[in-house]
Amino acid sequence: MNATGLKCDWLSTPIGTLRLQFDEHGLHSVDIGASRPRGNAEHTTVNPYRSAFERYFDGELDALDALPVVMDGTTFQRSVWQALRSIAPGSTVSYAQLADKVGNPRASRAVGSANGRNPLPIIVPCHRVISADGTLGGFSAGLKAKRWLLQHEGASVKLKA
Amino acid sequence: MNATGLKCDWLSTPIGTLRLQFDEHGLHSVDIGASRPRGNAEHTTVNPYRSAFERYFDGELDALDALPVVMDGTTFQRSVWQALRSIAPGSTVSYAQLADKVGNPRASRAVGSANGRNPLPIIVPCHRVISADGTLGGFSAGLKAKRWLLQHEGASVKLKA
DNA sequence: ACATACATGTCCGAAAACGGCCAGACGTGG
DNA sequence: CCACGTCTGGCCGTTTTCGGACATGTATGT
Repeated sequence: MNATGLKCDWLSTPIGTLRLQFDEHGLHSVDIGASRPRGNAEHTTVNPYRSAFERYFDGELDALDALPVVMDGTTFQRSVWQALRSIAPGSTVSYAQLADKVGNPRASRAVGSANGRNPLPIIVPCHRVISADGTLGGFSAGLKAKRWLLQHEGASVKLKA
Repeated sequence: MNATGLKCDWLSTPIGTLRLQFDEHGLHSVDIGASRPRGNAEHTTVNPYRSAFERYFDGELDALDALPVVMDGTTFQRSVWQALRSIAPGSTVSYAQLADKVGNPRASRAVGSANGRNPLPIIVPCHRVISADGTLGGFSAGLKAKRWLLQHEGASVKLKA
């Protein structure tokens, strides 16, 4: 428990330490590369989120699909994040295609912004969105992690850039 | 019929299989060494092009002269291809001579490029253009075919190279 | 309201790379 | 001296590549 009224848990993964924040309604945020507080080698609470992530990193790519989540954001952001969850592991779409999908064909750049604010990376798979020319685009937790995730899911990744 | 809106026909010759593409305006392309689609041993449509080629390979060297053709290319390319059709069977010119002919005396190298893009080989006789020193130069469908055509037309071919 | 910042995409012009070449300059071996 | 080969620099149209300018929709901050 902390000042935000949310419970926390931490988890080590191939792309860094993950911090999960949640309450009784669902998962609120996933932070990649967060630092675990000293003297917290063990997880503090029992919860379905940690194990789901463990299974995902173990190769069960759809283990995160059914988790209850709480998406706090503007209307546009929620529509983007919503649309993101319908992209299957192993496939990718461009920012423009995603803009189409939410009915705002020219908002590709805005989609990028919304992606950057995604509070639930991996669960809301913003890493499956890449540039129209096949390059990676961006990722809040660093491109190295984005590349790792895509390869973990079996997507073909352009070499250069 | 296919996606391009052009009709096709195929033809076996001493230099490989030829694919002809044409529409009501005339012949658009001749591809040497193209592969015939399976189960297409017989020609599918009646047309003047196939028979003209048969006569050419049979020894009637001017059988292709009167065929209607459609030449799609840049201004320069069309002027080169046009000039090519006035070279008689059995004779050869150099790339430089052809450059002269289109009024661009130093464009011999560009003439080579234009030759390489010729969509109607044999009909537009780019094979009658050879290097200034008598060597063969190049040919999109391979030098072997170029040599064969020249000999078939009774031109003297330098041995080496 | 307005200005600004973005995990973009498209277009357009300039610059460089690329050929189915050629003539002239050298070097070599007869 | 001649008859080769090889190398070099220049030639020209086309294609490809690259970089900058611009349009674009949200969100955030004043």
